[in-house]
Amino acid sequence: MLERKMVPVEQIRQFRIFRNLGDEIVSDIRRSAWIKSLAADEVLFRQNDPVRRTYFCLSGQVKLFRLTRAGSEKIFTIASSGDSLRDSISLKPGRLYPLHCTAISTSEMLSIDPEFIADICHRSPDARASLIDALEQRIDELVDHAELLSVDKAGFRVASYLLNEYRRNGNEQSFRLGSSKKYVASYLSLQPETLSRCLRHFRQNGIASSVNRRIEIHDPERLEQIVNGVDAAA
Amino acid sequence: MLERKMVPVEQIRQFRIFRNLGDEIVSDIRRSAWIKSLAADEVLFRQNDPVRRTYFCLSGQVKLFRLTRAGSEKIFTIASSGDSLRDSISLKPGRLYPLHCTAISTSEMLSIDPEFIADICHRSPDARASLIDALEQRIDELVDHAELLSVDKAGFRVASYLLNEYRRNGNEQSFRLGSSKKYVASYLSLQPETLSRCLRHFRQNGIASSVNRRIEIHDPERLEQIVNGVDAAA
DNA sequence: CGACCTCTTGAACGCTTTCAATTTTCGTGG
DNA sequence: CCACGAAAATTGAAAGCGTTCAAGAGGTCG
Repeated sequence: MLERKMVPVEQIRQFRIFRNLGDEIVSDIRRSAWIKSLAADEVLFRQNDPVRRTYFCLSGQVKLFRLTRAGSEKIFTIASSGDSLRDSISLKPGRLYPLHCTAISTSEMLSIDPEFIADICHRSPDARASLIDALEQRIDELVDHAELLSVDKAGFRVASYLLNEYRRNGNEQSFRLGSSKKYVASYLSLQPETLSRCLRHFRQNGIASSVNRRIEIHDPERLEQIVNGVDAAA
Repeated sequence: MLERKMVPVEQIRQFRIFRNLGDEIVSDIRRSAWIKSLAADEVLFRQNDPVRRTYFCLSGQVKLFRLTRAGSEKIFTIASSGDSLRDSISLKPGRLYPLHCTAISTSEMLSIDPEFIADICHRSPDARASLIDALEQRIDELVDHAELLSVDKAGFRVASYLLNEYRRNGNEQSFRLGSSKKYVASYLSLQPETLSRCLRHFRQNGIASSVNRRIEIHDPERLEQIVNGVDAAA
């Protein structure tokens, strides 16, 4: 279950929090950290469980979600290789995981004792600035997410999402979705059927089209107009 | 505009981040901080402005919100006396305010240089633990908020909100809303009419009733069943 | 190549929004 | 202290839109 192989230094330093740490601290991490391998659908942690480990995604993909009263999943984040699970940080003991986490595909997670993260924070001013910065960014992300969900028109949500992904991919006309449409729909708190109909509508209006996970943005300006409410074609 | 009167020590120590600080640091704060007085509807800061000051509410009430494409407000937080505006923290320079902030009523805000907050963080392990804890709690709040908005049934959202307030007030049958129903509706991303109809429905079913801002919870268990999806009377 | 899951499409229903009008509440000034 | 006016809250009716249910097409992985 717990593989005790030493984690390569580059693997550790890829995460901002650890990037500028001295060799001594990195050695300490390598001695106390381990890699947690996950099969698809394997649970990493459960919502409301006490935070025992802090995780960083080395490979694969995991989903962070809550369960609805109907038993379905509401996706909050899809984390891939290189992403820190900021929701698994706890400096003071006692925090509970705010979300469930399960592997989507075979994955490897860097697993660190939260107390060790706290220790690093106390030893390195740079690490503590990075940590606080990461938390602030997470707050900004969640505010954006809540704003997205506060709009009742499905077309607006989808347009916002596509525009975001478009920009995140360097304004490339073509890009791939980070996950299946099912998960995208859940992230947007829409039914898969509704997402499908929105994409069809965008295709019919020459705004954007999709083939499987590949998205083509044909008219970014129109997309922006929809998001800003200028264009009613939502 | 900027009143340079010295801030009383108790006023500063009421906030967790400053509570266990040494007298020396508190003196430093008193010399560099000031009180910003706001009239009703006066703007404290705007979304996407660079973070220049970090604020703590000493008296009155402010709203943190975004504007929709329709020009209306989406409320994220109502902050009252004793609340820290955690969205105005910035350790590294360069963060932008994620939300607009405007006074609802005449208010006084403790105004501190964000660099000074950073300085405190580096000097006091306790303060830095409190700060990170505050940010983690803000993340948990926002996850809860996003979950609330992901439910499409208005009755569920209102029931969740009432149950939350009920518990926050120590399970007292009767309590007052922290703000007007207009703002509560906006927080729930519902139209005021929809909130009104939900409350009427709850009154007619003996679950809860409201007179102005005063709420009476008649059947907390029923409320919980609605939130958990057992009871369909939403 | 087949089983399973994802995605798509159609149609009907239910619920929130929207628009409009009335009542109530609350703050300000007389 | 009461009166007035503006904003908030409530109620009704109609319309728009996402959900739900059902079925079929397409893709993926063993």
